[in-house]
Amino acid sequence: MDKVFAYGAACLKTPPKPQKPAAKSPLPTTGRVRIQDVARVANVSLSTVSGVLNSKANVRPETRTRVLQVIAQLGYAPNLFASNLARRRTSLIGIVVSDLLNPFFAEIAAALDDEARSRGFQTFLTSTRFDPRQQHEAVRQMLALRVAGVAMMTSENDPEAYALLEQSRTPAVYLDNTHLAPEIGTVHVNKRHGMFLAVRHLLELGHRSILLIKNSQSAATGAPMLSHLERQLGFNEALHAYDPREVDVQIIDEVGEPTAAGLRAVQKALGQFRFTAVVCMNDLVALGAIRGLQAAGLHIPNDVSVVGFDNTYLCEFLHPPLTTVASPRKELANSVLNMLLGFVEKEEVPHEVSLSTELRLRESTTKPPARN
Amino acid sequence: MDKVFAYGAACLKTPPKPQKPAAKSPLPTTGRVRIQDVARVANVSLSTVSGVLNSKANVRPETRTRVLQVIAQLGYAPNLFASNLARRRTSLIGIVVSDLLNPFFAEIAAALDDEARSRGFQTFLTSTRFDPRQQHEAVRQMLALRVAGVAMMTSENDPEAYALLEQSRTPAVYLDNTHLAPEIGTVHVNKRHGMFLAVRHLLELGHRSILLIKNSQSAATGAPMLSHLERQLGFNEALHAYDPREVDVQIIDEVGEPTAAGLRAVQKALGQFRFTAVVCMNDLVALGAIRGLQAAGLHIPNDVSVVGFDNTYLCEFLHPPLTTVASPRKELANSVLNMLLGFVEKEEVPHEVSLSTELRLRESTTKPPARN
DNA sequence: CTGAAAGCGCTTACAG
DNA sequence: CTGAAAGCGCTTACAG
Repeated sequence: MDKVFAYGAACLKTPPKPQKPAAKSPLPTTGRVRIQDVARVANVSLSTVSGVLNSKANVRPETRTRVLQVIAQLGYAPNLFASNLARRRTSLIGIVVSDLLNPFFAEIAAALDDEARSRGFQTFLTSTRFDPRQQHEAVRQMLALRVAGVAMMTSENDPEAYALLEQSRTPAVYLDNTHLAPEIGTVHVNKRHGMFLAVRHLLELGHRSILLIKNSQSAATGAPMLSHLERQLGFNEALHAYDPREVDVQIIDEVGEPTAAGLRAVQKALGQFRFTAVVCMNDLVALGAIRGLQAAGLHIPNDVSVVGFDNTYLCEFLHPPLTTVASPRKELANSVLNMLLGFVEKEEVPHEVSLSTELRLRESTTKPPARN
Repeated sequence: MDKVFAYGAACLKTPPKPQKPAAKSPLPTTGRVRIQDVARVANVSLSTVSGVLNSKANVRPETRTRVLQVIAQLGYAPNLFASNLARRRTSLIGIVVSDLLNPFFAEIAAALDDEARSRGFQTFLTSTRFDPRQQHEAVRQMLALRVAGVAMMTSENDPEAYALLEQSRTPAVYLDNTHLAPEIGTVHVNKRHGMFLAVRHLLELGHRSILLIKNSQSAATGAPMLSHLERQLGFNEALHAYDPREVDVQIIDEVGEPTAAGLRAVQKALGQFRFTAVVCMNDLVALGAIRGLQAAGLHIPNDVSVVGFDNTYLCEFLHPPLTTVASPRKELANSVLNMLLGFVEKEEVPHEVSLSTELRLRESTTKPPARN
């Protein structure tokens, strides 16, 4: 299969002459070599070339070799548009993420890309920047490309995009979605529990004044993102064990670019209330928060403990290394692709998979400073 | 154009019946609605529908409106494979970067994506992970998709990939490449000068023991990356003004993932030699280096000054904020697309553009500590 | 302003 | 094991 696409540096012995004399061809042809040229030079029929191209078993080895040689000689590359059109299906997997600049999404995209390629699919990556309209747009584009399936790895969620996928019966796997359809499934990362663990950890350390920094994306769209809701639930859950009068929780929601948001949130909070621990919606927010705290002369973790979320590659390189909630990236990519390809191949696969999270302790959390 | 693709929630009044009776159609058709269905329901011809789809001027407004309605009603999305095949060209721009996890590349990809979309092109993003073979593979895929052009934003450089592009006469723009062809250009970021500025800055501060941390990607491929060479040149150039006996330069080249490489390099260096300043090949390497220094109990910048390269979004959030060399991301994306689309539209555009860099001073550099 | 027809470059039954 | 033919779903001269 590999050899098939090889382009030879070798020169054309018989240059493929334009098949149709200009007389009957008003439009310029692509000028690229076609399967027909290969067939002619190799002295076989179209279907034979197609056969070797698609590794059908029914081509004589010697013929096969000859065809392969000609392909290399002419530098032939099959036109995917023509072949996909004729096949009535593609081997494209669309990947849509919310934000390529966030390592969390970049890592997921990279892992999915790897997985998909290793299974013989090509991928098509798009980012929405948390904008539901862009998600909608992305799905439109993918449907127009007739992708075999789409991995919708976003935290925002556009109902119209969903409707498009459902209506066209395009296999899709969402990250944390509650709606399911015959060809639409979801991989769920238990963020609730992760957040629960993080907050319980802080409470057990003795923290009683906690700042929660959220990072909603644009005030525009109505419903808060599911993943945020979940984290909020986990947060609340951890508090249940305590007398509400005993622990003081402040919440700041900063819209926009996550690092900048984390920084702003801390700056606001420092002027307004006391806190000994900061819980951030994701690692990037934590990065900004840490910067804000350190710029204000505070020491982490001695003055303030900080926890992030996602366990991106940044965490272990921060100063101090960041305690965070780890979601299983590899496993996630794997589950998503299994499910997606299951739908594509019309196998029986579960429409819902749940993955657990865990708390990764590093050096950004410790006991609160002694009150004075 | 936007309205054209709108999928209606509205139900089909006249469901599009399969056009061909099963008798003559051995293969299952896609089951999706085709332009023909739209034409039939709207009571116009194919070319009329095609006309409104492609905003040709020659359709009566009322007809246009009716067709648009039907399109929405049926949830019709044109098959890009068919249309691209018929058109003999695509409006796809391939973007290939070395590493999506590196914010430098992620930012370039995002900027290019924005630009391309705003000019009516779709994009196709792939990452090579610095592997020339993957670059080759990426180009193959893009050629098979008959992309209009490719933005080759990589630091590695595969000659075969280049040959493929040249041979197929596919417009391409490289990041820092020395080879040019009729449809292949390059946008050059003056890294040499940037590095020169950074090192001169350190020398002027009084540093005389400098550690340079490189991050070659895999020992495998022969020639060092051009961008590394350039930086090395700038580094040397800054030293010219000084007596070689006066300044002590150590170079460590760590292969692999950049942050981890930076960390390892520092760990090795700390055991072996004295240095008061560290110059890193990129910001991610600097992130790792800073971590290594801080973990060893050193204070930045009082004990050691650190400079990065690229001015990624991380820089201002590190502790301390990182002095780095800024390359103009927006401008770069803009230049690349101008040149690329120039090639695509067969306009007269320069094949080479040079962009300057500048030193962005932050808090990670200061005078060396007093000797004792 | 609209319709019928050819063609883009493949794949895939089907008949040899 | 191979060849001729139809068809995928569009676009685009061309003739009305």
